[in-house]
Amino acid sequence: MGRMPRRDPTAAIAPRARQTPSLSRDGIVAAAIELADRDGADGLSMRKLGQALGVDPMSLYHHVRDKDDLLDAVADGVVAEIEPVIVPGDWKASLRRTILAARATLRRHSWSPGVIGSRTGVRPATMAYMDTVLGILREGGFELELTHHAVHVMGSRVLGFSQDLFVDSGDPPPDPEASAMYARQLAGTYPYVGELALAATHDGGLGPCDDDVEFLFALDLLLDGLERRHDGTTTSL
Amino acid sequence: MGRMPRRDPTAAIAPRARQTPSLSRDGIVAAAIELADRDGADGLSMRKLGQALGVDPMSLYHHVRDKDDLLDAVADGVVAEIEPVIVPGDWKASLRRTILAARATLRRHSWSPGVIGSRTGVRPATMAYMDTVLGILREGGFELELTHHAVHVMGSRVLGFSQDLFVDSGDPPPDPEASAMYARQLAGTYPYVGELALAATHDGGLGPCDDDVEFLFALDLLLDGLERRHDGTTTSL
DNA sequence: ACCTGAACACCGTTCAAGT
DNA sequence: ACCTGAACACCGTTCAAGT
Repeated sequence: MGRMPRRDPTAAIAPRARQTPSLSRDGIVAAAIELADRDGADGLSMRKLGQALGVDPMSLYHHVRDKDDLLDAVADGVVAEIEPVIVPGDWKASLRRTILAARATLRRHSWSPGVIGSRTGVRPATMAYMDTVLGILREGGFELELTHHAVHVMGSRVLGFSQDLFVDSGDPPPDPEASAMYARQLAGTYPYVGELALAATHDGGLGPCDDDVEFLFALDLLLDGLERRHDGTTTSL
Repeated sequence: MGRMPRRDPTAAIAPRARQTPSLSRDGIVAAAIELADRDGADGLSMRKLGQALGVDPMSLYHHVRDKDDLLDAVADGVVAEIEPVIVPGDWKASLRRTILAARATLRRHSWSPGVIGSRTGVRPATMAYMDTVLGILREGGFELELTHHAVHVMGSRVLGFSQDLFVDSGDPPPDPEASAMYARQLAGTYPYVGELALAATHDGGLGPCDDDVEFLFALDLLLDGLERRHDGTTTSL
């Protein structure tokens, strides 16, 4: 019930340290991940998180806008743990090993696919991860359009759940000028994400991402793959 | 606020009809789907559902064990709307059109992939749907093992979210004798589901479903598919 | 048999107040 | 600047009581 002060509270301390900054955004996110690891996604409430940190639940709101913001940060925190593997000159091995690394991380936090899948806001670590995946394909010689298809095909396998970067939010269709500017800004930090975003908004490029087209592309790729495996078994037997 | 009685309550009625059975399980499920269509998955609460039906929230508990049970039924209700398409003698067209039908249904209830994905209990309509999908493959000449791989490959595309039928529940590993009996019983109503379940439990068959094996099978099928598309673009240009 | 209402143990979050 | 506590508007569900 009572909080354990880290130092004797009666001791004279320099004013800067008078109050240890017991709370920080990163600390909160880390504690949230730990709590979810222990109690699952349902056990992660603002109230229990405050309790775990020995702090009034309301104090959290000074470092986090609301629970949605916290969950965005938590999802990004898990993605940040993924360690992509680049095998130079081999896009297939790179993508394979990177996706297996992602799977291993999400497995360590078995509740995470659900919360990652429910997020709409894409934060820095997730952006960086997507940039890495896109980079593997582009550097492997994939054209921009096929690269785009590829991330849709991989869908849930890239991040435990399909995460559409540039569509989906119920927002009104953004002004093309504004999104082009956003894309150019993105390109500064995430070159491959920016490139794709620019192509999707720019009229000279791919055009806006079409859900139906992506679904059919992925579906037919799967059906072709199954057919090939099927023919393999029937001819060899 | 007040409820509209369907008949003048003072009129003398035969005792059977004295109280119109205003509540039924099917009616509750239908109302829940309607409510979710209007307010989304978050708007579907026992309290609001009771209100929508003009009934005390607690009355629902006479037809539904708890909210989990309701959501299981709701998920099954959505799946029941899917109309599979069978093109005789063409497994590929059948599977393609059936999956597109599933997608169309889930799109009509945009909140449904989330709740279907979160369910663990598989109800009749979902069983029947899985049986149809498995039947398409088996009748198309797929071996049992490849059929099993296939549904994992299709994963989220079959039902908006990957739904592992025979694994995943955190239950202790079931006694093989018991699960074999369960599988044989399943086979009575769902022949293809039963066949697969039997093979997965029986020692002469496939052995228990291995998540890692399935993940790798699907991943490599995707990578091969992408490689093929990739080679297609690089040689043709 | 079916429905009800009060009550309990939880949520996220606003707002005014403390240091 | 940061933390707090009371309060509000919600949840799902148990339990004893009504018809």
